[in-house]
Amino acid sequence: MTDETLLAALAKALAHPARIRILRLLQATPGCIGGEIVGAVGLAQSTVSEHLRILKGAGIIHGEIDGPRICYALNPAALVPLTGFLAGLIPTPAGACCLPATEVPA
Amino acid sequence: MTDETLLAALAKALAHPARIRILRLLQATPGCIGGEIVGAVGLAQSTVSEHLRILKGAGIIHGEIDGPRICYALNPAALVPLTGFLAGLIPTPAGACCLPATEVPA
DNA sequence: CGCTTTGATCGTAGATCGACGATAATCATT
DNA sequence: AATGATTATCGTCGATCTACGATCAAAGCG
Repeated sequence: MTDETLLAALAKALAHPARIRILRLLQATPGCIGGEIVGAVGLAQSTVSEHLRILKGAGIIHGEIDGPRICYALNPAALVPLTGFLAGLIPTPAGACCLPATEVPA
Repeated sequence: MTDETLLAALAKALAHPARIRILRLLQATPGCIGGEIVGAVGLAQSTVSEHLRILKGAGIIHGEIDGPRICYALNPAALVPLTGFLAGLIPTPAGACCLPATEVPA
């Protein structure tokens, strides 16, 4: 897997509104969530499971078995290469260090 | 276009190794380049033109007509929403401000 | 052991993507 | 006007994506 292929694979995993929404849900939820994701994105259970599989395959999320349900959580470290690549493309505006984030973690 | 759709569209525009490569080429090239991109990515001219069209459609690059050729250049501002979203997902490691970039612009 | 709940997997259908060759369009030059 | 160079567009093919219902697998409970 070349570097460009890795970055493209990460981007592809993000390249769907439902997956963006899922990531936002996971970010906004303190603990772990399972089936609530299905109701929140408004798609069929099998479709949501597929989106979760794609995110899992890219390493962006991971799920642990927690009794009968599964505990999904973000794995932000997987996104570091892509974020770094993008940050490298954007010239920081004269002395500024951080990019303007659309949402700041609490 | 919802916010999630915008982020997904930006990610989709990046979701191909050839397009990552093209962005790196544009970043590494001081001025404008046109047909050299075709040789650099190793795909057919029509295929490269299609990738350029996708990047243009997402607003990530723009091309100006410069005589018989076209001058392509990065438009990093278009990537700010996606970069901000990703930066918001990654918890900055205790006081650190900047993310570790995979490549730093010269 | 049966039953329920939860999530993954299968099979399918339509849409989109990615690549190419061929062709058209645009501009500078002759 | 004709030519050559450069880029865009068209048509097509195979591959992949997305979504769904149906079904299967695993874990807890009575």
